[in-house]
Amino acid sequence: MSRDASQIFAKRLKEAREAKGLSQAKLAELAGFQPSAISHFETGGRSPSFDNLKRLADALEVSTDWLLGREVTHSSGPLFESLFRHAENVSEEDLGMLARMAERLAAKEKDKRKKP
Amino acid sequence: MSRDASQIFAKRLKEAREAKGLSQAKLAELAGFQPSAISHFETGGRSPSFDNLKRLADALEVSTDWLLGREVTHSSGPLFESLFRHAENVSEEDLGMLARMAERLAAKEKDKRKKP
DNA sequence: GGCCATGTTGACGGTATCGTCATGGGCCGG
DNA sequence: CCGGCCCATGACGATACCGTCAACATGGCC
Repeated sequence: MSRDASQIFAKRLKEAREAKGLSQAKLAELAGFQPSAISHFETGGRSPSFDNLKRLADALEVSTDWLLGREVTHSSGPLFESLFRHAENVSEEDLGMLARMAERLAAKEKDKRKKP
Repeated sequence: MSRDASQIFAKRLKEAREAKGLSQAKLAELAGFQPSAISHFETGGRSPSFDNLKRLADALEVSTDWLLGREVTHSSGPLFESLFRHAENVSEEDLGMLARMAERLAAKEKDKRKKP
């Protein structure tokens, strides 16, 4: 049926885990799994269901929509997801600081692309 | 364990379905289910897994995060908008830096709220 | 070489969801 | 009253995931 759907999930799971610098064992411990379970997920052998999907998303701090390969409003990726999630919990002052920093970094990147 | 987790899902599913003016039968047809399956979901008898969760979210045009009861109140505001508009144009490296910084700031904020 | 962390794979019984179908109750319009 | 929706509920075998454990391949690193 939708065997490729779980393939997308497998890819994203691995991507999100590595973005946080976690081993499968660490993630397993964090989310309450057996290490092998994570491997099964990432190799497409199993598809998580309900509770486990939520536990994984919670532990990795990504959206379930992104894990499932659904289109998300903004740009996506584990880093973006992480930024998105945490930025909701900072003070107004710090949020402004983050925004200005992002602006500077974006300008720097634009410059670099112009003359490499 | 997570009997209440599926209760939240049941609530949200019904809410989303009624918001679109669909009967259980219509939604079933739309998403490729048996009508009884929808009823089982909404009464908490069953929890959907992977494929079915995605099919439901697609048919109802809602996020899986919301269906699962994950608090993803899409924050907004000019600073937030600015942050994400620029964050789309920074390098992967800088994005990671921003994400980690947001994480630190969020943690700091959480700490401050605990003992003012 | 040996050691340890990491990841893959395959098995096992237990359990939940799967699709399908049948039944029964409530409610409304004809 | 009765046919038509709507929904809830319960069964059935089939399938899939669950947790657990064991075995094995890697790839550093001493």
